[in-house]
Amino acid sequence: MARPRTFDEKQVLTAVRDQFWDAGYAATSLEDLMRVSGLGKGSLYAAFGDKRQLFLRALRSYTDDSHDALRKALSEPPRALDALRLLLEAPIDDPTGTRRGCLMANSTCELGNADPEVLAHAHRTYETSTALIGDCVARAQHEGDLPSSADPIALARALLAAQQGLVFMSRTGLDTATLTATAQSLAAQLLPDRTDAR
Amino acid sequence: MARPRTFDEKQVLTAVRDQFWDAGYAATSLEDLMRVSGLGKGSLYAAFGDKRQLFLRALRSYTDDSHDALRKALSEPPRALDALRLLLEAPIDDPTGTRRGCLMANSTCELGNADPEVLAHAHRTYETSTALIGDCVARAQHEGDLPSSADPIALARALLAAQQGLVFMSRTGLDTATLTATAQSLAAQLLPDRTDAR
DNA sequence: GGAGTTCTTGACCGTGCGGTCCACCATAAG
DNA sequence: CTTATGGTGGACCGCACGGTCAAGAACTCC
Repeated sequence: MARPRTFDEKQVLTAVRDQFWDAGYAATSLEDLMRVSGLGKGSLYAAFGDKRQLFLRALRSYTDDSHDALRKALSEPPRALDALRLLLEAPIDDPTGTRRGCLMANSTCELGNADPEVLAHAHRTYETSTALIGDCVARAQHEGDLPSSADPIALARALLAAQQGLVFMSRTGLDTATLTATAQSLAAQLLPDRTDAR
Repeated sequence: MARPRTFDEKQVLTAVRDQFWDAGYAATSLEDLMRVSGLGKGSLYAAFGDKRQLFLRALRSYTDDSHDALRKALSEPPRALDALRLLLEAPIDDPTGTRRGCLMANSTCELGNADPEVLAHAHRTYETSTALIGDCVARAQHEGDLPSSADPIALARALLAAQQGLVFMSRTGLDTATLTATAQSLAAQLLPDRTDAR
């Protein structure tokens, strides 16, 4: 019926997301977005609306992906306790290359005061993360690796806070060795040793 | 000899710092800075240089004040262990009004990738904070409230990471009760109970 | 009071921004 | 092939931004 799109929406969102991730929202210009997406302004605006809407789309796609990755990371290890340990050490590996932190966290810092929608999305995101981690904690309890007396959600929040703090310290340029040591120190104190070594 | 200044440099820096704190660097315009400082562009530029330099001045004044406050908060309680506990619960009180987080953290998130000077300053700041907290940990060990086997600096880093994480979760709009519970949970696991109740 | 010096005010400038719009193009249906 | 439809690219717009500058005001010293 009409001319089909020549771009893949997902690919564009990924490229745009990386750009926002590297430079932040305000410091990313439409020209930057055109460059990384390979699209003209018209196409960009027709497909996504204005800059802010495009940003929100990229942000949502980021948090969706992050939650998928989190689900996978938490369910893969045979023992849930190991998954939780890995959660704390994950920020150090920095799979995305340079130390750009967490896009959701960066965005909350930059726009949290000004954009209620970003704030609300951050809140929802962290609630979801808490729930996912809480499930894993419950699993670890069920496996006998964590005392079943503790509230899974409460421990999940403590772990999430610790992890966010680590991501943050990583951004300031702390060397990997110190970061690793801190992560292990936190893990040792928040996650007791296995009660039984199988 | 010449016309004296009609403004107090410290007051201007405070006003400007609050503006940057509320809106972030990029989202603060020169007009905003003129409004909150009550100065014209010329005066602002003559006194501080361009926007970025003014920002860096405000940021430095913020971290200096923060460290003074930290020093005071850590030395005031008669028992060092109580001071460390308070450190974790401090983010919840939010003395500065709305939940705008930590200016240094916000700035690192917004400009860390783009401005090496901001990053370097963040690094220095966190090293200083770590040292201050480390001293307090050592004091708590000396007072017999913490096992002297642990490395003070390592524990200080863990505490700092936990605290940053809490500040962060507070920004996302987590309710005070949950936040308090998380802080106490973290404190309980990172800081063991007093060995002797005096 | 005059001279010299610094501070202040606000008009002014060039630039790059986000956003709009339209002429052109590729495709599918008839 | 024609026509209708939606996609594309870039010219274009108004604006607000960061930054400059010059003229006047306020002060001290002689």
